[in-house]
Amino acid sequence: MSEEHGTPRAPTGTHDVLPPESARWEAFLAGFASLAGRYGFGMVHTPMFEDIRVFHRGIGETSEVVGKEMYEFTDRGGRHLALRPEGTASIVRAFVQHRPPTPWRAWYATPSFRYERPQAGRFRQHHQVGVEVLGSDDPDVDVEVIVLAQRFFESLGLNRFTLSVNSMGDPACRPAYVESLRGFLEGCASDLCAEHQERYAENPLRVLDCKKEACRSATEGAPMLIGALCEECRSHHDRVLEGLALAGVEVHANDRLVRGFDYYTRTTFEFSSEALEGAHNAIGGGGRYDGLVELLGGPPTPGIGFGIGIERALLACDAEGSFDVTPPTPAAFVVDVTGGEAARDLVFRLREKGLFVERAYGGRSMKSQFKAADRSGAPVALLIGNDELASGSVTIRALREAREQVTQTVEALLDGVDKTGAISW
RNA sequence: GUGGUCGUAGCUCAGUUGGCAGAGCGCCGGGAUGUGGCCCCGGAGGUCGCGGGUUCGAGCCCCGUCGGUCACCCCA
Repeated sequence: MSEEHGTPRAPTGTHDVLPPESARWEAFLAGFASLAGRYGFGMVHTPMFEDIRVFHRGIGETSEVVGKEMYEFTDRGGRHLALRPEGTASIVRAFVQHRPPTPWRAWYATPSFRYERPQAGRFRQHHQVGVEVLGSDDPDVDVEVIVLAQRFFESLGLNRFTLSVNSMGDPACRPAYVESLRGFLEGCASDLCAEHQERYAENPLRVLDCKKEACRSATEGAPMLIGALCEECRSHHDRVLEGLALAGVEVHANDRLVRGFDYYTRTTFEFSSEALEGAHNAIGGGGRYDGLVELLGGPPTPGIGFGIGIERALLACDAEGSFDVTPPTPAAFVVDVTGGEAARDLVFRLREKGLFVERAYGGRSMKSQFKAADRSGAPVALLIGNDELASGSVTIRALREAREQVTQTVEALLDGVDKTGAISW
């Protein structure tokens, strides 16, 4: 129950994933791997901790995540490190270090760590799958990346989610816009929510994303970045929207979408589930980060990517009653009441033939072994009693259909194993 | 970091004005000679989260603490 008993438990905000739930995780990961593979992405593994500067420089000092939520530590050699709070910065660091040919398309699956108070859909260790494309600023790449995420959510059986898309501009147009927005906010500062009356100047864009009614109505007439884009950003954005329309992806234009990391430029997007209650309905998000590679010491290289929260996406599946994955059931369950040596041999030979087979251990009673056989979900029990042992045979008994049981030789049984991994008899 | 709420068996939870710690499910064994599910019988399994206090007596009342959970903030 508690640590007072001296029994350790998983740290606050972390959790174990056991069967049968882990079967969903396996399927989730396999599905993402397969889809990403079809889009030309190769899997990349990077360390779960990095030189802390990777995140300071990459994600930005002013972001909440870097400012107060990182798991930081100093190792025995005095190195200042941090557990990764998100996926992109590490991939970009690896890109800068190895300089693979571009465009470089990487996908990943990894835990992320943030020191926050846990609640529904929020953990200190959560897991993400994601992709990054480095080395192309072609808007078609933005489209492919977004469509990939869209198709993945669809493959999970999700229906009730929305894709929001916005543009964050670039260094050519955003600074001037931010100044004009700051000016606008100064004029109505007293109408903003309590927090933003104090803080609007630090990051004016965030005020647009504030959910408080005060900020909502105060900024009703505020200038929007989307209307202040430079020519290049404008046409990039149009081309992205055009590509998404062509792909049949429904887009919810959201002028106020502002994402948490400082590195985003131009395209930003977010997938939110309407099936999830509360504020934690963001199941995935990402965007373009054309200046990030340089920030981490590489040559000017555009990039774009997204991350999908596995726990959140699975919660959305729960809420929609989709993606119900159950662990595989054995093809057969061996019941041996002659001491277990025959079971040991038979199970071994069936597995060598590629079958998923289970058995009981410890010389339990026949009744209890049949009970276990039934619970295993196997379609048949393979019974070895004294008669079978003496004649080198096994009795095949159907557990899930009405069918007369038959006894045949072990050799005949092995010959009857078909290519689908089932016992045929 | 701030607040609400809940901690009793592996799980879900009862537990009366303070009076011998319970149920269902699960697990193990058995129910006329070698057959699962349904049914019946039996069994194992608890520092009642932890520490202190009040009391003849605390799962129950009081204080503290730890943990879970939900919400704010922020995010996936």
